[in-house]
Amino acid sequence: MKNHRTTIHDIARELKIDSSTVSRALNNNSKVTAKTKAKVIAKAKELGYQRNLLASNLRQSKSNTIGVVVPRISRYFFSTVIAGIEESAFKTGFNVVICQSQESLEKEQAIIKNLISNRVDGVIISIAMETQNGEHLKQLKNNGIPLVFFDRFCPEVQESSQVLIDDQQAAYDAVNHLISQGCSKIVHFSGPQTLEIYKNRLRGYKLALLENNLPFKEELVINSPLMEANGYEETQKLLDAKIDFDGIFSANDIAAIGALKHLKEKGKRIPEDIAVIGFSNEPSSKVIEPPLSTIDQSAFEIGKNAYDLLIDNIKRGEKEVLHKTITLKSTLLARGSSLRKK
Amino acid sequence: MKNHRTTIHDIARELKIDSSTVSRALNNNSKVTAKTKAKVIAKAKELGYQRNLLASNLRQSKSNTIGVVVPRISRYFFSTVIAGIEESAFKTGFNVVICQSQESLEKEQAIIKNLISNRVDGVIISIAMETQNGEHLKQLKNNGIPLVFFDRFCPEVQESSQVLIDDQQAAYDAVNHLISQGCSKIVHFSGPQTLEIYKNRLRGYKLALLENNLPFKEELVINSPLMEANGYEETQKLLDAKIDFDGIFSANDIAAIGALKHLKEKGKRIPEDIAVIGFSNEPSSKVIEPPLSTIDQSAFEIGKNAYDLLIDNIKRGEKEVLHKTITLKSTLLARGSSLRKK
DNA sequence: GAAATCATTACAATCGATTGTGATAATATT
DNA sequence: AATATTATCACAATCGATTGTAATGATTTC
Repeated sequence: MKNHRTTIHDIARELKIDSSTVSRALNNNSKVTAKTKAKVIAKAKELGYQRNLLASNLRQSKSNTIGVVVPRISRYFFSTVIAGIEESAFKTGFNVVICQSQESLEKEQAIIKNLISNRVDGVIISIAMETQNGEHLKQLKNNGIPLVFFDRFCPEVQESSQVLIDDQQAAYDAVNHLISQGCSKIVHFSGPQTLEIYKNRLRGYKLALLENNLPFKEELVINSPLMEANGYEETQKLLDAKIDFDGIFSANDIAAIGALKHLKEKGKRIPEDIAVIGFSNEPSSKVIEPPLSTIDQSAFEIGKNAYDLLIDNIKRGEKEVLHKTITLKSTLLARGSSLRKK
Repeated sequence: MKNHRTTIHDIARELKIDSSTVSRALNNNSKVTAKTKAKVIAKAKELGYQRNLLASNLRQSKSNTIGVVVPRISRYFFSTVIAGIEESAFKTGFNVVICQSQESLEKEQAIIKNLISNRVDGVIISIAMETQNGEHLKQLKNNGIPLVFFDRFCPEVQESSQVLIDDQQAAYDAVNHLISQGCSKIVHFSGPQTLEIYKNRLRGYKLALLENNLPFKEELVINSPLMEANGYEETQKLLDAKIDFDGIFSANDIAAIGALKHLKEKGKRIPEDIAVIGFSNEPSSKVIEPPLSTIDQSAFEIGKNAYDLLIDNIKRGEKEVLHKTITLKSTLLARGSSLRKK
């Protein structure tokens, strides 16, 4: 009997009124007397009533919930974006379900399917490394569910909104910074070229070289999944191959930290022998010695903006969805790993 | 019209069969011919059908979903536990909704209420620092929703399951290790004494002192929310007050890192002047210089065990719920911040 | 060939909350 | 006082899927 959840019908029966009145009372509808409301609310508390959101959402065909999909929550950038989203959501009474794709397309597809089936009102996503086409994302549009990308977006999905930073510019700034510190042979650790962010960071890298009349060398660009082990091993390979370089621009901090560790083990002086700069401003970057220069993406702001964009489109209904791209500013944080001059 | 989601009734109408048959076909029920199933599945795909889980769950009064509540996902320990939970959940076809309380009781209450309203099948939780009583958690039991604690549990909630480590033992080991490295005046950074884990870590600290015939001094135990700033500032206060100490055992890594930073700034040699050990094995702990000694809690295993416990109780129904406490082993990682001897 | 058996499918109730409309009672208007 | 107007509440349909039972048709048995 423990399992019997009290419903509005239970309350109605005890109070000898109709369940519709109970429903209206609980929703503070003006068609119900204050006296009746009080009675209903008292009884509801007495019976430990908890609204069945499944039923409520089914009836209203909305869930008051948005889905957030990120590659992995253990990345500080992503968890900070989520914190930004949640702060706004909490204020406006929306619920947030957090999902991680683990960089896997298969999981991402399963997640999207599940979100649709659960009738979320909108989705905010940063796609997985494996994701190359957006078929599963188009499903969202087919179901009239607004979608907002942040950071890693999918250009194939037409008419979408996104919150980004200017990756090319940020990369350009990063590489320019290394050059200003005297680097001329700069390695670039990049990610899958299927993702726009990595393409753009590579473009920024090239542009900075070009503008400084430095040669672009194919062998200095290294693609990998950018895990710490990748940074470590690729650095090892570079050293083993006796490739001449004096700077590393890594498309994320994690790989940069891997590189740093290997360089230190090999007795390289940082930044004197090799200057290093990462991307994303992970907490570890402040902590490592020397502290890692990086790009701060104002993750919390990205979250808030993405949420606002999404809510705006949810409110609009599917009448006239607005498709905009918000570009937030990023900040170069020059720290010990690249600052050669006082 | 874009907003019209296809239902089993749409499929039924087009195929001129009943919706119940469609439902059974989609659920691969043996009462439906293979031929009919094929037709239904084809049509479902054609129309882009996605099962409405709200309706399905409402009817079956279960959601195939479990809720996970943690203080904050940006802590590596928690995101790793979640990864462990999700790995198992994915295999067994359960969905996981991740929620963060931000250490706030109010948020935690709102989350629990929402999970109940969404009729999750079970909940795994590590409670917020603010949480002192378990009224909101008892609501879960009242609704027949199984609950499993991990790490931070609530002793007030009787008859519950939990996955823990032996905090007292781990703390004892940590402090013993400091003593073995020659420390005799050891500071302890502790958290809110309302949480068992911090009480137990303090007990372990005391026990280690006692067994080594070292005096326990009240002023060397400092309670705080254990953020990085707390570690930094409390260390500053200790130094300013010229309190004599040669070791720090911090109840988490974050505060230990704050302490380490301040000590380094003040030119203290670590571990020679002051040896430091933290708790939880955050990624930053490996990266900081010197690397921070710490306790590894095998977070991933905790997640898997908590999930197994929960599923077991879900399967059981509310007949005869099993209440057990699983204690996993933790590992002392002695690193540069405390190792004085070769 | 009629009766019996079994496999398929249709019918209808159900999960719990919401909401348009109709009924009743209370108040206001003339 | 009789009618008009509200305020309050009850009735019943609905959201979409599931499921026990009844109905239909096909196949088998004697």
